[in-house]
Amino acid sequence: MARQAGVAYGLVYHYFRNKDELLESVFEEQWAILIGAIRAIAEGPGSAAEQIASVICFALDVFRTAPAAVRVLILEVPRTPGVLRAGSTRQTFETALRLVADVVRRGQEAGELRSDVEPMVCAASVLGILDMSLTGMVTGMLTAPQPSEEELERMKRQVVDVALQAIVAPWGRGGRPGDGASHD
Amino acid sequence: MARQAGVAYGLVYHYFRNKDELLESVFEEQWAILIGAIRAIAEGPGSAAEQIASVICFALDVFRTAPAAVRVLILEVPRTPGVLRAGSTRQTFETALRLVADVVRRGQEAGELRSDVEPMVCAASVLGILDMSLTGMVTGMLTAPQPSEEELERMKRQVVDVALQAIVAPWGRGGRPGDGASHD
Amino acid sequence: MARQAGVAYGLVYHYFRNKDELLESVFEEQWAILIGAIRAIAEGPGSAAEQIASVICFALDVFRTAPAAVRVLILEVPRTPGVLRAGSTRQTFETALRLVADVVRRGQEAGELRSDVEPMVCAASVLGILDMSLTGMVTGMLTAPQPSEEELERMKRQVVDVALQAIVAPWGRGGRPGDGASHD
Amino acid sequence: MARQAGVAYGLVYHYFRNKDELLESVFEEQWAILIGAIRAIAEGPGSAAEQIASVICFALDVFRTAPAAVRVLILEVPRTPGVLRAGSTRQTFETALRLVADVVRRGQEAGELRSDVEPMVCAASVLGILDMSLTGMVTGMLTAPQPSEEELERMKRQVVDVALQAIVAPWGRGGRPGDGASHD
DNA sequence: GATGAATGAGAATTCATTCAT
DNA sequence: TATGAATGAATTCTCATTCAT
Repeated sequence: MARQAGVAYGLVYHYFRNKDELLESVFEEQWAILIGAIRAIAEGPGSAAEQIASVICFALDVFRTAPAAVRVLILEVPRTPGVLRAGSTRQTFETALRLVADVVRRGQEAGELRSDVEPMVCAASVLGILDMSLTGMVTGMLTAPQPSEEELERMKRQVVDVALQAIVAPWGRGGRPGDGASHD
Repeated sequence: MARQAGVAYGLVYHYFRNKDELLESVFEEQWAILIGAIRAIAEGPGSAAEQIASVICFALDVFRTAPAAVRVLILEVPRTPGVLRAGSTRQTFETALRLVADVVRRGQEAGELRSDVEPMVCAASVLGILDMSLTGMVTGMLTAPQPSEEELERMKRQVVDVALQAIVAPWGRGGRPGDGASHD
Repeated sequence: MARQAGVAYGLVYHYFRNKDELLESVFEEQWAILIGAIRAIAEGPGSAAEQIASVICFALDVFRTAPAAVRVLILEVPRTPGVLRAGSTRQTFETALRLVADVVRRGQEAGELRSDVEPMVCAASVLGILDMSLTGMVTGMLTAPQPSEEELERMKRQVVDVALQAIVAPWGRGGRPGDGASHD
Repeated sequence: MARQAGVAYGLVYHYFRNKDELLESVFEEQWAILIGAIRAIAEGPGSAAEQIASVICFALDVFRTAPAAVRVLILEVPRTPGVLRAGSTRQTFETALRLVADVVRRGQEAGELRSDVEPMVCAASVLGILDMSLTGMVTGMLTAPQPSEEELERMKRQVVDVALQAIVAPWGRGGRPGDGASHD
């Protein structure tokens, strides 16, 4: 069970009603970090594109800092029966999605991001790119399982470039798409 | 158990060594469809962008045809312990990824797709967008759980647009990114 | 199941009501051979010791002729749940035991075999020696798994010698125990 | 299942990987007692014949003390698929056989036991007599299912007498076979 | 709080038996 | 007769949860 955490099985039940609650808690705790980051970034300065870039960089930085945690989050938790389907986990995920969608919406209103695609679809795309990139890194398909510093930076640049180009207005403030943000 | 399939419990063990093998088989069978489609599309006519667009349309069409199967594929199977981590399932997924990456590579060599991002990252992005879009549809976050014909067409257009713009060369053959492909 | 016999599973149920009946049938068929042999030998000529020797030789000869059948009989059938405990199988075994005991009893009355041990105990001892010797041969602990002709003859001589000496009268008709029977 | 032991089903799997391992463990634990006794007796004082007699008496005494355990050991465990064929169970049995054979060998070297039969065959005979006698007792063919004290003593004397006479030198140190040991 | 042996409901698996062909 | 896919009761095994220490 949670043997890998080095805790006694029974102790878990001091802190959580049951296993689902533990998993949900872990899931949410981790996502809370991401959500907190998104919120902070969204409320901070910078264009929408810059904010999106920051969110992606933040997530990849977490992978650099705590690859094991991300591995669990990407490969284990969402693949536990029932986690995505119901309960607060889904709520949590939807929250993150809507926060990103809000950033997108503002970017669209500013003419910075493309308006021919709904904010929620843009947000899902950004998070999809992020999720699959992390999956690829975690499984060693995109990088070494324990990527070097440079490898991670290279990934960051590419993922940000792809995600931003996906959603910027085809003609930016007089520039070409992809020019908009100087990220990190 | 496999009761919901209307078969006798024991019958499963005529065909599969154990439950994991059954799940893997289901997973692979479904992916085989996608992989077959990608292969056929990749070997067919059209530019890389058009081919990518076709792959996305194919996947979303499958959702229109067999939403339950996609729901299982997206929500259940990959979330079964061990499925993504080891075994042929991962192999299967990697195959799909590499096939898309090959299409991307050709698009890059033709100057059609951006070359500043590795083919595998582009492929992961495309599949990430596709996966998250389907997740959003399946969970009802992006569309109604049983979306109408038009809703699906609208999604198809948006997902294709986003995915293509993510990977096309910022300056196409004299066109703006996103113009390149007239999809479906 | 009875796959190893090269028959279709279902066909078994043309011939036997159920599996227990099949097993019992196999067991009894084999034992019927032994019982038939014991009967024939017991009704034939020779002293009790000679008859016992003949029974042992017969059993070991069967092993020479059909080692696989003996292997099944020794290792498989009696080790099937319920076989020895109840049913006709036990009856069958008891029959063999009593037949040997009858031979012993006659030998005792003739003064040829020791009378200080009950016929049934003598019979159990003889069959115990026989069974364990076959077990030792079948498992390769006493002989090679596929013993040569001479190895088998050597075993026959030893097993007969031991079994006879176990039950002969310590002072035979003027001879030493173990001299009494010229076996085979 | 192991319901009859009064334990929770699952608890078994704290201690054993699976049911076979449990059965093997039970089997070995019981045999360990016999093997321990054989070892102790073999290293103790007395002639080979006396030691063999002691082993037999020990086994029959165990039946007096714990008839249920012996019943299981004789009727159930060895009749479980796979127990005698492979694994450590066979090893365990062979160990007992070899220990007895060692005692026999010493007896042969001392001129006390017959030398015309290999020690392993003698050992198999002794254990065969013992096993079949216990089988006969357990099944009620040789004694009452719950034999009285005297009945058991009578059996002990007879089984020891038969087993010893089977293997002593036909002419002892100037005595008749069967005189050699004054057992228990 | 902390621990891990104990519990047993439920899931996974086996296997004797049936049945359509 | 012969076959082996189909059935599901019985058995084996897992794992979330409890509880005595």
